Amino acid sequence: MRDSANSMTNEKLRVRFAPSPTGYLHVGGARTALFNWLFARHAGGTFLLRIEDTDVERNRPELVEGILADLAWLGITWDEGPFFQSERLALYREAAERLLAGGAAYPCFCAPAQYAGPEGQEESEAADEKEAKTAPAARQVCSCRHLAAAEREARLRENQPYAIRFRVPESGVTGFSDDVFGEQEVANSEIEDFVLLRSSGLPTYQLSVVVDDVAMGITHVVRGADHLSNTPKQVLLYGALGATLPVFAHVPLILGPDRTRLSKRHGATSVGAYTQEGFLPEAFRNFLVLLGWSPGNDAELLDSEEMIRLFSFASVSRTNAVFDRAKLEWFNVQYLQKLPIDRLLPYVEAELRRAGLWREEWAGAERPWLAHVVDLLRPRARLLGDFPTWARAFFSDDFDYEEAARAKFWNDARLPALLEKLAAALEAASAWDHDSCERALRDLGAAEGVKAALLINATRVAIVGRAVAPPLFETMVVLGRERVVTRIRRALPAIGSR
RNA sequence: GGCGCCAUAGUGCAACGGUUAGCACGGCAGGCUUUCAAUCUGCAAAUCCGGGUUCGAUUCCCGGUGGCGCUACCA
Repeated sequence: MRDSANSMTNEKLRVRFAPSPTGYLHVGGARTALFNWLFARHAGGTFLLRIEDTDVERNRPELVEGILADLAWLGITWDEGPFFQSERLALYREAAERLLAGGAAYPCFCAPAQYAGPEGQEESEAADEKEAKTAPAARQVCSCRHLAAAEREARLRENQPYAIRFRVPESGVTGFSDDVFGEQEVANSEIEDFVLLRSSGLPTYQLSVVVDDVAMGITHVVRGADHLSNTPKQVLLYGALGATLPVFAHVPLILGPDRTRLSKRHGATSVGAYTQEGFLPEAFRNFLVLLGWSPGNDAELLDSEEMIRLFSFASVSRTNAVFDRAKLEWFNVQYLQKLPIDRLLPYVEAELRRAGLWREEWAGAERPWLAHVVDLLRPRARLLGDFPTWARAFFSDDFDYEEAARAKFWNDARLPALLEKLAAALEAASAWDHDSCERALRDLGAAEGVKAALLINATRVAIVGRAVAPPLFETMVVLGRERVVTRIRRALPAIGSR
């Protein structure tokens, strides 16, 4: 039953991605959005966006724009929305009141429990054991559930603040169908009477998510597996609201290298951090889609058309995946090498501008030169950020000599004298192209009785500052005679001082 | 603690009762080269443990162990 509603066009199929603006778009959220999008596009359904901003305390409206931008960066487009739950509060309130009136919910006058927070759970072992002995019942039944009608009315009349809790059946089981995890079932006795509407009048997630999914006609709820355990509560709500149950598809979580939930401790966890670092969106998307899904064979490099064509929840894994930065970089290299130069150039331009290295002539007359240089550099580039950093010497005369490169290639005492002669030879060369540069250098090597590699490697460090760089003679041509000669002479003191 | 979910090399995925358990990243070792973070070749590396079912289990069932999730008037 894990393949329901895929493979055929279904205009009634509706899915949504519903981030909450309490932070930046997380890589886990990005993958959930991606799966939603692929599923919708595959089936010809509708994909909509909903901002779940009902937590006034933690909500940060200014983050919404960034989330939308990150989704767009990934190539994820939505058909409807974004809708904001903060603009739909009346709806949730009505639903809660309706459930209250019908007896499916009841007012709870208890004070809100104080949430300990994640750190509060990491208590000492002694405290842990102590708690184990006096472990509370699986289900804490609030006494408000059994309040006599008269007392309830009295408290209401006194305007005592209250939250609205759902009255969970005391017996029976609640089940639902999940396209990834299969049929799920849990005893109602395991579900506590959860809050629908806070005493502040704002809805909890459990309420707003169901009310909106019903109102928006969501047919497939695709979200992280961290919601799996809470789904029975929502199933109960669908029933109480008289709504048709959607199909669920919970996708496994993305973990850090230590197999704990991905968090700030693991370094970059937001999509924005990867755009900043210079990853290509198609590479990031390709990496992401393979975390928990596979096309069914060993293919790994997939463009979005292939992903859409092949995607299905039947082939989504139930196992949490570890985010592997090294493999992400490998994907980036793959895409970086294949990207048409016309598409690569704007990215490089943005990087250079950001680094303050951009020169306007590269937008005009020297555009071909820039294209040539970028093509020369790209076989060794891993990230877009490599252009202004690792390849800085190609765009600026202001660069330094990498220490490892100096140690490796500037350790021959004859070098200063040799390079001085090389500079002179290059200055006197009849032409300035690959072959004449090579001839000047090799002839010098032969005349002086040293291997060409000694001169080549030392010169490379002198003119670009790095041990790893494009082939020397092409580099010389691109930089130009004057610059090359100047840089060689400028490096002489530094070489001699080693 | 309770409940739920999951379990193939270090990592991501294949193998959906029968393969010498496959691919990729990473690692290691070589080749090539003018440097290598390019490229080519090779190598090491896995079915969590224990019971079943079966002619045959990575695959199905049960138990254990481990990991993760939920257990908020967060989402």
